[in-house]
Amino acid sequence: MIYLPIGMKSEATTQLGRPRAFDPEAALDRAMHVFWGKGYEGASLSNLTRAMRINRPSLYAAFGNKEQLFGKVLDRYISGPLAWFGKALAAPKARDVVEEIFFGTARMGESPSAPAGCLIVQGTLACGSASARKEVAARREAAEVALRRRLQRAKREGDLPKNADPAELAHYVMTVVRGMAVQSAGGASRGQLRRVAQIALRAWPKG
Amino acid sequence: MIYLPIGMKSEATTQLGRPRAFDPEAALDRAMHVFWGKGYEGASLSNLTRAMRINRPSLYAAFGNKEQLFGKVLDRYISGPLAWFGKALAAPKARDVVEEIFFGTARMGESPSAPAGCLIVQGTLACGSASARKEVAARREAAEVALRRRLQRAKREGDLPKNADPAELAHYVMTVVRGMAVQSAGGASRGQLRRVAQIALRAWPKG
DNA sequence: TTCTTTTTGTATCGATTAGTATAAAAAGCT
DNA sequence: AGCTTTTTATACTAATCGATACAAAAAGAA
Repeated sequence: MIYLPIGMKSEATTQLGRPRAFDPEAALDRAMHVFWGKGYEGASLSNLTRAMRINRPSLYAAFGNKEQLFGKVLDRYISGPLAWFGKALAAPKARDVVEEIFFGTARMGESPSAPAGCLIVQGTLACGSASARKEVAARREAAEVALRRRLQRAKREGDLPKNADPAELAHYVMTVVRGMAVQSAGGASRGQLRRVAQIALRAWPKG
Repeated sequence: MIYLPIGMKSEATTQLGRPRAFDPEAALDRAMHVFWGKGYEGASLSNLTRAMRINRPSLYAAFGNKEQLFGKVLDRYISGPLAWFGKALAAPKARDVVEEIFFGTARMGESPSAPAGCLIVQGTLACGSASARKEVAARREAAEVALRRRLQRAKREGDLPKNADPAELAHYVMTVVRGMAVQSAGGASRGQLRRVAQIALRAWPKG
C-alpha cells in the first residue's frame, strides 16, 4: 500500500486496477469552496462529498481523512487564489510590496464565484478541532514571516527609513489584511476594501 | 408559562416553586468564555453545561436554546468586556475616539483569564448556523454604524478635515480593529497590538 | 400535612457526525 | 476467458450533536 500524493495520478506507465472516475484537483477545488464558505467544522462530510461529487470511500481513499483533506485544501488555496501574495513579495520596492498586498486583498473580494473573505482567516479562527486550528495559525504565521523578511531586506537596502521597524510594519500590514478579510466576509464590497487599502497606506513611512 | 428575562430572578415578592441553585449571570459569564474560545458551533452543549456548572434542562429552562443563549452571551459581551467601546465614542475629539478604540482593542489582549481575540469576530465568521452568523454580523455592523455616525458628527463640527470621508475612515478603523482581533487570536501580544495601533494612527488625516 | 410550582438529575430521543466494512464494477495483464 | 488490482456504491458503525421526557427534590401556600 503506497500513499499516493494528492492531485496527481499514478506515475506508472501502466495503470493497474479500475481508474478513478473523478479529477482529484477539481474535487479539491470544490472542497476548497466548501471549507472557504463554511469553515472547517461547518463543512460536514456530506457537504463535502456532495460538492466534490464523489462518495465517502473515494474521499478517504484519495485524501486520507477530513483533517488531511483540509490540509491539502489549504496548500491548494495558497498556491491558487493566494498566489498573488508571493508575487507581491517580489516587487522591487517595499512600498510596492505593501501596496500590492493591500490591493490584492481588496481584489479577492471581487470574484463572484468564490466565497467572501479568506479561508486562512475564517477557516478555523474559533474551532473545536485544535489541530486544524493550529494548522491554519501556522500558515498565517508563515505569511507574516515572509513579509517580515522581505521588509528586513528592504531595510538593509535602504528602501525603508532608518527609524522604521520591519517587524512592526509587517505586523501592521498583516493586521489590516486580516481585518479586510473579516470585513469582506461581512459583506464589504471591493470598492470599500480598496478605500480601506488607500487609507492604510497613509500609515506607511515616508521615504 | 411566562418567559423570564435572562439574568434576573423573578420580580415577584413571593417566590413560587423550588429556587434555582445557580446564578444566571455567573453562568452566562462562563458560557461567554466557552463561546469566546471555541466559537458558536465549536462550543458543544456538553462544553457549555460543564463550564456553567448546570445541567442541560436548567440551561434550556433559563436561556431557551443554544442559539438564544448565544444571543444573551453576545449582549453580555457587548455590555461587559466591550463596554469601553461605547465610552470611546464619547471622547471629545474624533482623533481621541479612534485612539481609544485602537488602544482599547490592544488592551483586550492583556487579560489572561479571557480568551484571545474577540467573540464578535471569531464567534461565527465561518459557521454552519446561518442564524448565528447573521446575528454576529449584525452586531459587527452596528459597531461600525455607531463609529460612522460619531465621525460624521465630528465632520459637521469641523473636527475632521474637509477632504476626509467619515464613512471610509470608520470602515478603516473597524478593519484594523478586526484584524487586531485575528492577530490576537493567533497569539499576538498586547505590546505588538499597541505598536500596530500606533502605526494605524499614522493614517489618520492631519487636522 | 397536603397541594402547587419550579428546579433538578437522569436517562434518553432522533438526527447527524466522522469514518468503514463489504462487495460489485471496471480496468489491465496473462 | 481468468486473475489481479483499484475504485465504486451501499450500508453501516460508534460517537456526538442539540434538545426533552420524566420523576424526584425543594421551596411557599393553604
